Amino acid sequence: MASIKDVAAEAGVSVATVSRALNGHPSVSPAARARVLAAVETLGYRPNAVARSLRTHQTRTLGLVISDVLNPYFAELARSVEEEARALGYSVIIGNADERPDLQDHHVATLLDRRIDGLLVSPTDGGSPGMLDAVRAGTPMVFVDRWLPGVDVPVVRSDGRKAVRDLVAHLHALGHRRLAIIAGPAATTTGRERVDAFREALGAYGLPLPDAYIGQGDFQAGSGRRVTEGFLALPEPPEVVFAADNLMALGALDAIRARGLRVPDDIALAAFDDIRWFVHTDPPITAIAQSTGELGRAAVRALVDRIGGRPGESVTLPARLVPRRSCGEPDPARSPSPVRRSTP
Amino acid sequence: MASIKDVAAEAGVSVATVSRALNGHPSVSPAARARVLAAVETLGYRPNAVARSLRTHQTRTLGLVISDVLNPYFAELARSVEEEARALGYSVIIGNADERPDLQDHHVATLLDRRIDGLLVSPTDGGSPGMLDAVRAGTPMVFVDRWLPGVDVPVVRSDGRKAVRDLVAHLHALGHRRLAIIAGPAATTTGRERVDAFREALGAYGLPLPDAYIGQGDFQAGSGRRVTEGFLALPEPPEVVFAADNLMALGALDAIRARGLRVPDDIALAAFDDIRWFVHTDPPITAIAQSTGELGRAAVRALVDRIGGRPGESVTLPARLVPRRSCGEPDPARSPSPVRRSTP
DNA sequence: GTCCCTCGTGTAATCGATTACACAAGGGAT
DNA sequence: ATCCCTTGTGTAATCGATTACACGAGGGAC
Repeated sequence: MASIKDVAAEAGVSVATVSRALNGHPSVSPAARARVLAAVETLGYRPNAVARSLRTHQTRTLGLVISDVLNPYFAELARSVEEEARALGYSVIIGNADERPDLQDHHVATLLDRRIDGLLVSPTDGGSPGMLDAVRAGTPMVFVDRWLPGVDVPVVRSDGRKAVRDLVAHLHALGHRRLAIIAGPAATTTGRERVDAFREALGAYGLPLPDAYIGQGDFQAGSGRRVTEGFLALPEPPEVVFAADNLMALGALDAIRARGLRVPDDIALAAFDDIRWFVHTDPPITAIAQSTGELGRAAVRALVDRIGGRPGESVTLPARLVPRRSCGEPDPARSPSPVRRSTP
Repeated sequence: MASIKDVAAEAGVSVATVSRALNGHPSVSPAARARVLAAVETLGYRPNAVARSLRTHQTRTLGLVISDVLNPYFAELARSVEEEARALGYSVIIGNADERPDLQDHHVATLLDRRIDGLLVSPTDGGSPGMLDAVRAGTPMVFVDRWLPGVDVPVVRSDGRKAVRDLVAHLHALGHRRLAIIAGPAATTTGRERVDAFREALGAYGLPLPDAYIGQGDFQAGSGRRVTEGFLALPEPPEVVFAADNLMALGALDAIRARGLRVPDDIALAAFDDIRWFVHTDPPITAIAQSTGELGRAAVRALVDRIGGRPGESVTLPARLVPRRSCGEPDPARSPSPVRRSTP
């Protein structure tokens, strides 16, 4: 593979001139520039990003550590992050932590070893050692979706509080009184917050949230199934199951179906995070939708600000309720065409 | 950030000794090794992968260029690729080409600039210039899922021919005679092959595949919707729609629903690529499942072989039919419990 | 003509690692 | 005692770029 020296030889100039010509430095004569460009063309030269990074101390690369690419929510997040990063001249390296703190640390360490310019993290857990080291070391960082309380890093996330209140209002209006939740890991902010918001919203209607109606999940389908089986085995099973993410809702659906029960007649179901398939499940599933794309883009902008030495602002976007049939027939007077309404 | 020089100073040895100690070189005295390790510990030193790569000419990084992370099939592929690569000591950088040749070229170029050790590609299109250059330049490469005919690169893929025959047999047994397909882009091998396999299987039953029953899609949901709308507007609409990937099946479902029709009573639906949601759609969707995880792992192994100078073998894995209710009730004698049967 | 400034270019240091080569010390064989 | 070999270590070259600094040529002001 041709190096800058080869180009210099081919063009009959020094490597400095080649570098200057290629980087748009002003003081290069048109003649020299032309010869460099011609040499680049004939040799098919492409600058070695590794060498450049070593010298300039920047890689123009961002790291993104998420907890599960198989979760459509994170896949969409990853996609929008890459898109915005590309627009700003950065590449993105994705690390999939699989909700495992050790894997998260592995990816953070690997990314740091590669001297990425900045790190976007959706922390899996209360804060793995490697991540905290990275913060302490001053790596430009932004939390996205989830965050670590007490750590001084900008946070870009959705606030589902309002949407959860809307959901509970919706459920209450449909006559449901015994509501249960499949929570995410308590160590994650989204895991805790969604439970808190749910409890708070229930409180506004004078409804309790007994411990038996709080199932501990891990954002994976398997846990949704197990927790739901537990709910269904209760002497007084809940009338509604609210899954804190879409994969646990999938697991809940598995469990309900295995029991031979029907949604929403026997039990209602709702989920945090909307995905396109929810329109076509049996029945269509009521969900709380985040502006995932905007989240990813805002996170990248905040991170690039930090990298550039600017403060990098935290952003909180609203989430919204998308009612469908999984909680019971919506009031026909207010939504004459549920089909229409549930299509984003 | 501490460099190898700092470690050398702290340990009172030369940089060479530090490097040797850290790389397990035999001739380092236990005393020196201990002091180096201690210095590494106190300074929190981590080797700079950029510098190491420049010197050693290897990055221990693989590139993976896929056409759409939002497609659960590719998300799963990406995940298994990363997993196997990690097990072999490699990192993976994913490039999302979004079915766009220009984006594919952008990612190939960026990855090459970063001097990745090898490239895994699921080519979007008949062969974008940058990709062919990469092949010509001798970059270790392996095609996964899709490939470019006539290009001398190992291919790791599924062969759906047998499964498609099974599907057509299944459809025929259910009494369907007018079968249509939503094809993928003709420039992709999977796009062409699935149509060919379908046509061939139909031929075995003496069924035609008229042009009007071949809709041109692009593996995205939108195209599935448009093509299906076209099918439904035909004077004699098909009895079955077979979507060449899961996203186009989603679009087809959208279109069918918008028309107020029902699956499978009014029209049957099947898809290539199985995803977990297909169990819970209304109705559950008959699909052809690939061993996606095994595909990704085999591809990484082949690529690492190539990088190591070994040949790197092509692999073809079988796909299998997973019948569900979207094509009509399966024969109750043979599958008394469709619920059971459709759960993988 | 002299001085000085600008412009274009080249030389060489530098980034942080790896590694060929040189070399000193110590031990065993003779 | 001498020679040689092994072992451990250091010096310095190297990877491929960027960039500070030096320098020569040319032009304008006086």
